[in-house]
Amino acid sequence: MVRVEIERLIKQALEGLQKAHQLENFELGEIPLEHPQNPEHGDYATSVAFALAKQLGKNPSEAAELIASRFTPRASEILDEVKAVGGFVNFSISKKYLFQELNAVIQQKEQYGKIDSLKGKKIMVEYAHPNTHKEMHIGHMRTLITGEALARILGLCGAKVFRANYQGDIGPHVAKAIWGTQKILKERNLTWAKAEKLSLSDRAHLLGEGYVKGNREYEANKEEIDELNAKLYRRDTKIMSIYRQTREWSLDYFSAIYKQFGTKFDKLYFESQVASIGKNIVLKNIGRVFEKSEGAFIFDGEKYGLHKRVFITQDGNPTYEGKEMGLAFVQHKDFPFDLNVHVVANEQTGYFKVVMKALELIDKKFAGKEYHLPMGMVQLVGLKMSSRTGVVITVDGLLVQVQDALQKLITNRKLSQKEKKRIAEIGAMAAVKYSILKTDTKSNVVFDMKKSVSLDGDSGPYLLYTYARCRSILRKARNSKFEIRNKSQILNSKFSKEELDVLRTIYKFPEVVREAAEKFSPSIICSYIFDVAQKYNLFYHTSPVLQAETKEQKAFRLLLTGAVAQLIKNSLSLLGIQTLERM
RNA sequence: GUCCCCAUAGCUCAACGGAUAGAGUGCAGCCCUGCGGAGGCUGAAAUGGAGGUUCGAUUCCUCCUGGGGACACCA
Repeated sequence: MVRVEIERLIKQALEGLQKAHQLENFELGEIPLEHPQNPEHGDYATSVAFALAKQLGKNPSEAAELIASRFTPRASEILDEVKAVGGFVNFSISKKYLFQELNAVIQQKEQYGKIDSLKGKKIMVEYAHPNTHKEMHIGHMRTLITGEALARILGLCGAKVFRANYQGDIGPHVAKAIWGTQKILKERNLTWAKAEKLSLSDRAHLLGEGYVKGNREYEANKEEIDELNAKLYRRDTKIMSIYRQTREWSLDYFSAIYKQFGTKFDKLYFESQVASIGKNIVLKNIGRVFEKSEGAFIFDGEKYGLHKRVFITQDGNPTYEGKEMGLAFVQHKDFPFDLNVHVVANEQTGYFKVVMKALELIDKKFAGKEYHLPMGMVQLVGLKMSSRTGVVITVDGLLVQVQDALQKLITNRKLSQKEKKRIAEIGAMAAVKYSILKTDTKSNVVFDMKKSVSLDGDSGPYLLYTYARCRSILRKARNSKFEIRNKSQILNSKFSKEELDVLRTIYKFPEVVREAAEKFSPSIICSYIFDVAQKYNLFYHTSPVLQAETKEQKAFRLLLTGAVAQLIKNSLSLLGIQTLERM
């Protein structure tokens, strides 16, 4: 990785400086190393001189000069030039090295597993968590998309990843849904058996409607619904067959969606499976971690600057908090993780703080190993998406709309219906996933229906288009040989600004992936790959590839095209987005 | 009321404490009879307010203002 090499060289130079000047109080902290905004300032720049100026007894400019003078660019094949400018030390990477990195990208030689903080680490990524008997809404979709991207990025960087999904299949929402659905069936002169014959998505949406009804009419029918809930918890045989049946409707429906989104979970966890385990753990730790209060069992987080939460209700049922205690142990037994990343909405931040504190007090092995990655909300015209309010855009409903919009754009293409369908499906997924992932995880995403359908600018389809354009050129060039016969001739030729801009972007890929992994931030990959595509398109418009002036030039431009195509494919694949050869 | 998060062009987003705060979209003007026009170029346009720390603050600290969220038997 270029960054690592440069860091090493700077460290060497500074140590040399320290010896030469016999500096006593010479402290080397983290070396700041950035990509200058202005490309004229080189590929990397460091501002160490500002920090070291005092210790060197010089002003920053002089200090930078001194540091720069310690470099002998020729000693390494990486650097072309090291220059001190206004206190900064700027580094330009040699064309030869850029070229080498380009080949590494094409051949996928880079070892991402070098990241010490991740190599061999067991990381559980827990995401999606829709609740059965309810709709899967856009908020769930965001965690599904983000969690999957994260799992892929961490996996590439050497972590051992376990994909987990924790789903609420027991609790008041289930009682409400079953109660409400029963009412709806009666209204429509249907039975459970007849409903079974509906399509998968109709069954799932029927339940979703039932939940909304049950929730809306809860206050008026409190006793009835609460009784149903109690029956569910004690696994009353009268209700169990309907419970199992409806639970399966949801789960089948969810797994179809997971498949559509390209996610395969290593294990599905259910609240019903951890409820009694969690309850027992809480009961075992009364006095030590939990206490009784007003008939319920609570954890008093106020002792730790948090707040109090109920873990077991007065009725004796474990709450979400109580169940989480069971979940943690079950998960750890399945996969003794070094880190468990819960990809969950940021409104749960307070909840997780309390739960993690309680867990840590129960068993030290969880200390520092449970992590909540807070997700911003997905908003639609300023409304919080909630299945409680009934204002729901379902995941499959959204996808259909985006697919239709894409379908319209390609009606005039000379492609088979089958291919058009495939383009609409992959394109819609790219549009949705990219628009979700490009925003930083903790920020809210405004999912504007019209804009999500728009295909201009910083979008998934733009990237797919750029990829297809590259592939088209490469297909046409296949007959003409373009392997580099005379490498030195290419290196000695003068690159255009546009060519160089592409070349000077490609080498960053490994460090971008590393940063995305370390920060749990797929959006870093989004902005990088958009930058690559933009630079390539600029190059494309100024530099003919197939009609290049010389053989060497054509070979080089084809190489750039191939590298960009590979890079887009690899990046999108990390985001869980498939590419298209033509669209 | 207590605690947490957020505040950057009209809008949606970038910017490890560093150089002239970048993109997309929208707007104004233009280019492309080219390997794929789902493209490209030019322009106008922004750090909510007041202090502080620092050689240097969009970034860190304090206060204010304005949004969002959490705070006992939901998940």
